[in-house]
Amino acid sequence: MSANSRLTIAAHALTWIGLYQRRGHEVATSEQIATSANTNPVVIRRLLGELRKAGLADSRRGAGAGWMLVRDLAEITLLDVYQAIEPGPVFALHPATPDPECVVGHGIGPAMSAVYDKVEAALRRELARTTLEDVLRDILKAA
Amino acid sequence: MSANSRLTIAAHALTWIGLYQRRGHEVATSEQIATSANTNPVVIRRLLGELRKAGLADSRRGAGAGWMLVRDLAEITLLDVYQAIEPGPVFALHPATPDPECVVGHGIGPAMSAVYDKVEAALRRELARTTLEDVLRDILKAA
DNA sequence: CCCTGTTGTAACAGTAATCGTTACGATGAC
DNA sequence: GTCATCGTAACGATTACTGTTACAACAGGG
Repeated sequence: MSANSRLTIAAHALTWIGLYQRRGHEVATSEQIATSANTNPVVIRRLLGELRKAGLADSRRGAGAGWMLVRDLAEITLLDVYQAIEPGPVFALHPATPDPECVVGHGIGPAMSAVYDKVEAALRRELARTTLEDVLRDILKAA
Repeated sequence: MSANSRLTIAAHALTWIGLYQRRGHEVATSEQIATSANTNPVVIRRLLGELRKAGLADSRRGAGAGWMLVRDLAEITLLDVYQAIEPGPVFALHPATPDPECVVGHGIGPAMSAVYDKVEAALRRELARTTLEDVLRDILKAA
């Protein structure tokens, strides 16, 4: 599977805005963020648009436009970001319904679903343990 | 992301073989398993081929050919199956290297990697808690 | 020795998601 | 009115998964 970097880029964008604002600027442009993340401004705008819907970021239009945080970095967990970009489930059941006449075919869906739910819960629990403030601290410590 | 059902199908195949063998048969054919999983025999053979490399299954060729388990269902965890089919990482870093001149661009890779490692570890820990015997028990209990 | 059923594997099409890119209208401070 | 930026549609390239067809390799039974 071509692993997806959406969470990485989204965290990058928010962290960048947070640091930029702490240095006294009001808003950050998608152009600036894209330069730091080495991607295209549209990719940043698309992602920040989803983060805005989730209440994590906001934007101003017109001249002097750009992006800002709604909450402080310390109050945004990676789980918040993960849920904002609504990734599909990590695992899927059968593409086509298995044979219901077969014991295994009939019962394996619910059985695997229960496991997958627990796995996703563990994944979310782990993402919730890190805030963007933690990420920024790591970044500045390494610099 | 188009979630992938490889783990589901692999677990289905192994569980099916396990139950079939307990009922007194020596080997199961990819055709039989494919019928239960409602997919194509080649899909099953491809997956079982990977599971054989990992030492979880084996096959016989020629007439009276088919697939069998190498270990008992109770000694195969979903983590074993997961690792056997070698899924790519759940999360990826930036597709293109971020700007190393930027503090955030320079430090965010290692910071996110550390988090992703912990998340994957949690995911694996959770998968390791369930054996195919557990899955089969759930299936038979629901029937 | 031939027949037969099954595995092993290559090859290809269809689907879907991500990523990058171009293009252009909408907005709002100056 | 100008201009920088957002908002968003549209397209192509890439990648992975899934299903399918095709066929050679194999090995047991007659």
